[in-house]
Amino acid sequence: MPELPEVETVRRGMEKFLGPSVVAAAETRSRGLRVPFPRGLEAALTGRRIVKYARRGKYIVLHMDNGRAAILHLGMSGRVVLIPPGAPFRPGRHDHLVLTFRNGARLALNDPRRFGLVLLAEESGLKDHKAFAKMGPEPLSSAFTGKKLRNTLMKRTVSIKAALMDQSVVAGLGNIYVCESLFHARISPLRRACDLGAAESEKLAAAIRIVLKRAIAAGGSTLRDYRQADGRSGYFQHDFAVYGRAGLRCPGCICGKGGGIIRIVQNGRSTFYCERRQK
DNA sequence: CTCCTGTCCTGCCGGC
DNA sequence: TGCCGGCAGGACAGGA
Repeated sequence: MPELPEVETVRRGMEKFLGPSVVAAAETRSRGLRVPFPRGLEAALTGRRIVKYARRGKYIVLHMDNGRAAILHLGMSGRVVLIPPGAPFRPGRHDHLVLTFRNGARLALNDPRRFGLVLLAEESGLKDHKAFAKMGPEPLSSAFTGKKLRNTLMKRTVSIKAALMDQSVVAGLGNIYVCESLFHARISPLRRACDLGAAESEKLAAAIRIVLKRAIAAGGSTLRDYRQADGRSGYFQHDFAVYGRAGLRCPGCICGKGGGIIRIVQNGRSTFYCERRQK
């Protein structure tokens, strides 16, 4: 579900809403998500002040005041719901983890499909943590350049679509933003990654950055039930050029009769693109 | 190594 | 109505 822009939006929402709050109580309400919750999760969180709300790829990293960190991944259907102090709250079936803060605010981690993840780690070992060890560069950092991207893609014979979905190539992209970035770079999702030239790689890296920045500015994309942590919808879905738009025209369409955006399946996932504008 | 398939889980939508 | 198949924003393990 949530890709980098949605995760970043949730991270910002948590930071703004909670700030440096202390966890008064932590309650797990199921065995866990994709994997069981870590042993002692509730005890590890209780009494801890959250001193930093970070993000790496699609993971949210909550740094605690004792040098440990709680790592959250929202999977396909995960949501973070923030409940103001004093507001009524009855946990629902899919609220798997509920934190209550000293001021009475609450945080519920809701995940119907349970593809999400909650981990504990030592802050000092985060870089080498299995979630991050092989993760590629942050696309909005200076470490992500066209040159760097090309060096990685050169070793890949899979489609550029599949390569960009791989978190070890670049962190944080998923199905939506890969499709959108490829459209903005005018590159066909069917091209082999290793066949992209230097100029195309530069163009693609720039497209990725622009698409992600615009999506973050719009508060992410709301499909089905994704919400920002404060409950508002994102609105980048209205700016999709190709994603979910099979049969429609892409922005600035140059096709005559026929043409339009098509949907194909690559590696078991939908890809949306324009055959005419993406080569 | 890289690549591909199957799998985890629930909800929703469209067709009959 | 109700039932069923297909699809969904992700990421792993396991085998080729």
